[in-house]
Amino acid sequence: VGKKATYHHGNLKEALVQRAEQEIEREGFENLKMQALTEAVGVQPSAAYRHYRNRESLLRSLARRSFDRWDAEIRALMARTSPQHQAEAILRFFLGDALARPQMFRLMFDSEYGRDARSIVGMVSFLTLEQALRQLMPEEDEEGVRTRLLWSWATLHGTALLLIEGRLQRFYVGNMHTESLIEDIIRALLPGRSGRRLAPPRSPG
Amino acid sequence: VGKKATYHHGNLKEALVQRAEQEIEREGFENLKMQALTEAVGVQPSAAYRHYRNRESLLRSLARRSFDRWDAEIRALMARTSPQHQAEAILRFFLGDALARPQMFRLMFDSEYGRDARSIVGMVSFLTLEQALRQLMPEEDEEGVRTRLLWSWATLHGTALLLIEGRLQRFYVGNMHTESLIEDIIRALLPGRSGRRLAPPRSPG
DNA sequence: TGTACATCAGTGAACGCGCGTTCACTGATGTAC
DNA sequence: TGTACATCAGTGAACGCGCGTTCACTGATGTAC
Repeated sequence: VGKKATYHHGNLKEALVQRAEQEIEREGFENLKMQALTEAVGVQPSAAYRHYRNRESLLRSLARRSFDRWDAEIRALMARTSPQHQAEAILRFFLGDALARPQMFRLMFDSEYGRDARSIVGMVSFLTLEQALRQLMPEEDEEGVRTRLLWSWATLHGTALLLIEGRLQRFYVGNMHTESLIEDIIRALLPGRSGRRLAPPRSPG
Repeated sequence: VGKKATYHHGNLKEALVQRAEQEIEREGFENLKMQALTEAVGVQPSAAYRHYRNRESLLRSLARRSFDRWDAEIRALMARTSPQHQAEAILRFFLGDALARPQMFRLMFDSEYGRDARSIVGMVSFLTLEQALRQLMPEEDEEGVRTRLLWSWATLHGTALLLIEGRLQRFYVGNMHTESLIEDIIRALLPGRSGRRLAPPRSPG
């Protein structure tokens, strides 16, 4: 808390990143302001440009960081999940993470800034999900699996965005709530097993 | 073509709307510039403000217009479609229209400017789809139908956005193409009938 | 049928502000000897 | 172990530009009599 302990900030770069993540989660990446960010970190606006060429490169860097973490989490998840449950685990993780860090999700999956990292790191998880789906539909050919993958991805994408913006919640009836909806959607996306009923009995009895 | 036939433009308001729709479809609504728009229409920037309070109200108005047309088309579609095929017709229309006017779709369904019209006009089509789905799952209770509706909506939303941004196309393998993917997704969304196979034989033989 | 006058839809020019970014600078840190 | 000097990470101040928007104006249109 010692204001200005040193003239040099020490690790301004990391401080900027940390703070930016906070700001983004509060205001959305569109509203990240360089001047507000640097001020929040206790430094002149110009100081940021010692570490990032410009605002865009900061945002790209944040997206990449986030994708790296995301990738690591999925790897860890796969490592501790049996092959038959991997697809389900990824689907659940995807939506859970999107709701836990909604604005980061948007930066990663719904913005230009996320594009580069998405097409590299994101691709890996994409194919991981494909492997996992293939386990569940062993008789399907490549095209069938890939189609299922794209369908699943699109469904997750749409569900996450609509939930993040609160555009589904207003339509809940009865006992519906976000968690039950997510469960139902995941069940609908998983091949085989549970049949095609959309909403099987949720609890014993 | 007679440049400046009259001092008064005549129907500038309509001209602005028309041109704005073009611009938006070319550049996206984020990039609609008042100055570029008025210049394209052959008028001073200030002239636009005789008809719209500001840029935002112009965009809102465009979204509303678009929703009205959309609503009319769905009504017409329902009128000429038998109840058992209405759900399928809506799903197909939704994706077809999204791909035909992608930037308008984004304005309507993926922007703040569309919100008002969406929650009024959009709501109607939403419930129309619910009715249509209900036809296909007569044994399902209200909650089950509603869940299915939300799931379908989210899937359409995600599919449309990803296709618009070209983020699915790069993953096509074999004979996959956008139309076949759409068909497969629609089939997956429709309750009953075709079983849960994702990709049934597409043509006889 | 023509004239006076209100009203309305444009013009022309410029403002203004939000914000990213630049630039010359200075205080701190590290390294050669 | 201490001094000279290069380097680096910040400061302070201001620029600049893109664009929405305003404001005083003027030419055209319609209506009363």
